[in-house]
Amino acid sequence: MLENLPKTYNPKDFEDRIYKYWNDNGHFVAHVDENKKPFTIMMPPPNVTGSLHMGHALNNTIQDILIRWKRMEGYSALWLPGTDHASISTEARVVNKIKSEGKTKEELGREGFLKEAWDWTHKYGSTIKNQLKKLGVSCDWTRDRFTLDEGLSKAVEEVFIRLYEKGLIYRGDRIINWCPSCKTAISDAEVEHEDTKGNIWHIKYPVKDSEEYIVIATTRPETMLGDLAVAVHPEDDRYKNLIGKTLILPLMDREIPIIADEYVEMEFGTGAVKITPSHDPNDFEVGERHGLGQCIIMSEDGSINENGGVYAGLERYEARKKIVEDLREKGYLVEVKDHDHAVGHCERCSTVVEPLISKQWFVKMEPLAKPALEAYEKGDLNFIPPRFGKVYANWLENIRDWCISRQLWWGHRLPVYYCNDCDEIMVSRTRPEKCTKCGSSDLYQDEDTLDTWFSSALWPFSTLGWPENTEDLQYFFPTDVLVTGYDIIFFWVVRMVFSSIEQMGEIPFKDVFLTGLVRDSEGRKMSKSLGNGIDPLEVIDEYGADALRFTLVTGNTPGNDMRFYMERVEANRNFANKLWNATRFVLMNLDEDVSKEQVSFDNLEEEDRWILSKLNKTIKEVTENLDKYEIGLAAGKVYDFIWDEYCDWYIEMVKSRLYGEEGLSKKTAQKVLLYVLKNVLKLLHPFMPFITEEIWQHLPGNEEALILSSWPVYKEELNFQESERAIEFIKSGIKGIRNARAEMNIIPSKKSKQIFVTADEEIKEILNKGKRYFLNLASAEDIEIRENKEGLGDDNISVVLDKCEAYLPLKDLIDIEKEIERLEKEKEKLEGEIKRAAGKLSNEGFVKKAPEKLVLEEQEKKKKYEEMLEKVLERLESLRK
RNA sequence: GGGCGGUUAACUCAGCAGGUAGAGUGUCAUCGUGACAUGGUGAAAGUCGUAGGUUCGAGUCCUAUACCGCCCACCA
Repeated sequence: MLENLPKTYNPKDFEDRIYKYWNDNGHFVAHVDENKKPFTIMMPPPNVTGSLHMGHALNNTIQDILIRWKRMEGYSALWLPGTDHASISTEARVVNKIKSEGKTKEELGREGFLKEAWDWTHKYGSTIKNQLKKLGVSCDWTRDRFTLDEGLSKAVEEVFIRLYEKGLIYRGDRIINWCPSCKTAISDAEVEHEDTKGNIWHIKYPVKDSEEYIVIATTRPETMLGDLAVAVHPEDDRYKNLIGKTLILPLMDREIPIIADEYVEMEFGTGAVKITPSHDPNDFEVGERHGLGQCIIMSEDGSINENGGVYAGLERYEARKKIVEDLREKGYLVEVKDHDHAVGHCERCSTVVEPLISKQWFVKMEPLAKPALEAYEKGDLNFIPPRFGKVYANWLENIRDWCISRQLWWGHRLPVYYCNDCDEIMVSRTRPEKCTKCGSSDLYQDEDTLDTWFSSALWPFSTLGWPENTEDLQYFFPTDVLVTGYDIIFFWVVRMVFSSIEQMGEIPFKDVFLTGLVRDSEGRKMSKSLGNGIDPLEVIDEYGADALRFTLVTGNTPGNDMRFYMERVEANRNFANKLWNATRFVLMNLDEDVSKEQVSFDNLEEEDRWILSKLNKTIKEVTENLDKYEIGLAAGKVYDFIWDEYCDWYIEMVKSRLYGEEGLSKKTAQKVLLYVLKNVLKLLHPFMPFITEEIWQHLPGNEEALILSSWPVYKEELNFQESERAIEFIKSGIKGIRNARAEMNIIPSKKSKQIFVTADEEIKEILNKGKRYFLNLASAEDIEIRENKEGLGDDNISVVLDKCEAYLPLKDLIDIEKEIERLEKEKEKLEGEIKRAAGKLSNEGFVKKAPEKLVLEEQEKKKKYEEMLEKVLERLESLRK
């Protein structure tokens, strides 16, 4: 057995092998099982052509922890993986690829381009999945889904049609955000506003047939080419007399009216606003109110179109420059001021977006948002941490219609057909033979595809087979928890909730666990452009997946960003090594027969009861923490138990029995050692699945895989309060002695006789039982217990404990001066404690109002410290004589 | 213009039912002992951003305030 475990933990030796073992044996596969309760998590699908970054590593680790834990708790646990076609970003990559080959999208045509895109998808589509496997994700690969799969595409089509038929999807001319680089419309959520230092230009618009003029202010002077009016506030005395008159639009020589509209803020700028209905959402509304019509002056690449007069063909910023120059030259430019404002950028490519009017498809949001909001307000939808609920609600309260059509080819094509003869619109599951209105067979399908998020919004049920009423859907839906980053609440979480309510009649998950961002060690966002990203795979390669996983979930709270430090990964790798070697120790000292027998809890010694009791408590607390999604706390408790209690104390305490003579005590020690180790492996397994499984397989008596074993439960019969008290007393005694010796610079190999002086019967018994602990752990060569200290000379170290005093006669090694110094320090410390306790107790309010238990505790402490101080003083006195 | 988070040991962070402040790393001292030097043992190190308040008692609750950061928002 032993020869199978190398001396040093080396994760590379087994991580891949263990993963294959689980996967090949179908341990990740979830089954519809009416005898079990389902527990379901849908993996947020990463981009199909993406690669693993720390954000993925973090949220997939969390999901894996939850799913492994629930699986062990006996649930039929489904973690469904998949990938997203990521329309814009994948299309952009493919465009780049073919560009490097000297081709364009248009040249290839739709079909040719899609073939390229599929090739690309097939080439890179498995990359991220293989990377996830390195992390140890225990998801059910037999249920792997892709948003462009036939089934999911069918779901998309179905939802589109249902919403259309309900009047919740419509087509219309509206102001949308246009990305001139991606050449598509994007939704509001896909626009990032960035504060930018810019200018505001004040421009004169002369009144027709008059010397008068109006000065307007604008931050986008090029849009003046499309101006169709100038608006002032109806109550504005400065301009009242001009309302209804006509202006001559500079440079264009177009006549435009002066209109009155309450939208105008009198105080801002000059109080007069140019109205460009085709290129500004507010102006659009004003235009509608006043019947101004439209004048589009920009083409899809962001250049000025044929409506822009002499500026036609100029790129938008070129045009701006030229227009400002011309205005200045012709005396229309009044002044240019600095002006900071938020400029919208395309979330994908960072190009400044242009608001412009366009015929697009929209989802009417109000009716869908309402129940989604109610679900939260009723408390059915729970956010971790809760503060994000407000973010969610706030977005829904101010929601606007969702532009879902994209001028892209990679994605779900709209199931919409038009008649070339009568312009009839037909929304249909299959291509209609004839126009339903005029009977013409000259039909064509809409060229556009849907927003990527339209399909991911259906993820919680489309992946389970919806619209078919599958067994999986019935059993696993709704899911239990969604784990994702707080940055996609709007894009995804909100949309899943309302889609699910609309199609399934219930919310898709009860809990939303939001992770923060993983930043670099200087707190910067990891990004490709900065080149500061840390590749999870490199970390795994160097330290192992378990160390990485542990690092990501400890010392970190939900929703808070974290900094990534390699030193922490190393520390966690060391922890794994610690466990590895503790296991080696156990195996080295295990008799063949012991492992075969059932653990019996008879014949336990004090430290056995103590460690079992501690384990029991840890099981309880860790489970409670996990129940509350306190993953970091749970992991921390397992860590502390393994290192501090099991390794540092229990193993050390038990050594004398293991090395001692054959017998019941030795056997029991082995049994408890093994029992605790097995339980600890279970507790740690969700967090560090590889090392725990690997060790588990080396332990005797384990028939099934750890991944399938049962989660430990708290057992009242293993709660040993008395033993805990006794061992804790002994621990504090050992610590006291070690401490005193270290302060006196006595090297551990120098052993001393230890004499305990106590009159307390209980302590005497504990000490008597605990002799061997002192012998082994406190450099003692012999122990004597006395009722008084008569005859004990001054050449001793005195360690004052609760109700007991330890003397270490070390003859030549004791420096009296130093011992006095040490005791003086001890004295000060005790005096401080007494003062604090006395202060509390002399506070009338405390004695009267604090819980009785606390008051009693405080009194006991005071008494204890006073007794200890008394002994220290006695000792000092005798040394000074 | 709204909303939110952070501010705790040299560094990074825990501390979620208010009751004498914790971890990892780093630092100092010490130890090649038969699980582990990816280790053991011991130590030093914090007026818990600031100012008020509630309370017998506040890192923890309330109110202000400062700095750092994030999100939302159609003032041209």
